[in-house]
Amino acid sequence: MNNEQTTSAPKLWVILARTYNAVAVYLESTIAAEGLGLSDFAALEVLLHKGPLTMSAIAEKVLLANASMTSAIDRLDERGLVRRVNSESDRRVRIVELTAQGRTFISAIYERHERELEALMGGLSRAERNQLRHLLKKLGYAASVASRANKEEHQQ
Amino acid sequence: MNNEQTTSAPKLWVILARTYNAVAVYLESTIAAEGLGLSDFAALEVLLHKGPLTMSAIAEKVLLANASMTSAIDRLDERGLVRRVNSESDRRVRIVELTAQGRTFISAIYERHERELEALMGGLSRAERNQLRHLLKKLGYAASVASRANKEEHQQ
DNA sequence: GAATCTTATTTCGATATCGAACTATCTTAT
DNA sequence: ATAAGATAGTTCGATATCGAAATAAGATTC
Repeated sequence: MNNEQTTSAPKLWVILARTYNAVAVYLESTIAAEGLGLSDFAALEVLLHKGPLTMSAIAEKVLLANASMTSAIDRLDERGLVRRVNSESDRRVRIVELTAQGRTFISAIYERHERELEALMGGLSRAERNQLRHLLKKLGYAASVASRANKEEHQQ
Repeated sequence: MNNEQTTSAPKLWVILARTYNAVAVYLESTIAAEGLGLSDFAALEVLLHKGPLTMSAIAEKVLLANASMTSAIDRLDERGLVRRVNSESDRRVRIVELTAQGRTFISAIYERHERELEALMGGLSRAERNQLRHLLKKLGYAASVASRANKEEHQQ
């Protein structure tokens, strides 16, 4: 790697976008056959690993607006993969959980997904992965700070 | 940074997605006031820096399907920011170029965009940016290779 | 040089997503 | 206790995007 040259911020943003896109396109292609999009897959995945969650909690984890979450869970509900249960303690809240069928379904797909993703990143050493994680988090943190600042400035 | 722990591939993918999303949301918020989305902005930007291009060439650069590019250029055309010119040498081709108004418009916005992006990445040293670029490219390359393999496998 | 294949762009229909408005419920302050 | 405000979820209308089909023109093959 040549550490002499300088990478401009716009260039780095373009590379980030292209890389994200390349991985997303690949992952989409691997689950498209199951009739799943990346968002629906992510919702199932979070339910598998975190257990039953409220609509808002899922939406926050998978980076979707609440309105979009309603549609997503509707889709999964119609396929019998998840179920909405009314909360006992708070009647506004609907808790979403996997059905038995949904659990079997996502478990199998996720296992394969994990293997494919590990294969994809097989070229990155442990140190490289940690580096990449560290740098991405740093950048992501800066962006969310900047977003908040921008939002407050504009809405008041 | 702790290089002892291992970063799993799924975890790294989630971080990549969140970082991409955080930066995208921020950048969107900075150009939303101009009535531009990120794709339309990207199309104008590429025309500013690469000069007039065909529909397909723009679509490829900004990672949009051709069909989406038609809509995007329609929007920009209606606002008087770009113009379609029929190619002399190939009558299938329509070359898109900035109008004078479009050039003034995107020049000003891009300059600001560049400053904001540099500020956003101000926390990354030159070495860190180069590292990040290197690692992202490596990952992106692996993903596009995997995508191609997957595509060929599935379509035949 | 006619038929076939490829390429560039647009049209069309479907869909995922969003923000804003709305409803229902819970919480807080007085 | 009541009013005011906050929160959870949904509905609604708008929009960006896509893949597939359509159209038109070039390129290739025989």
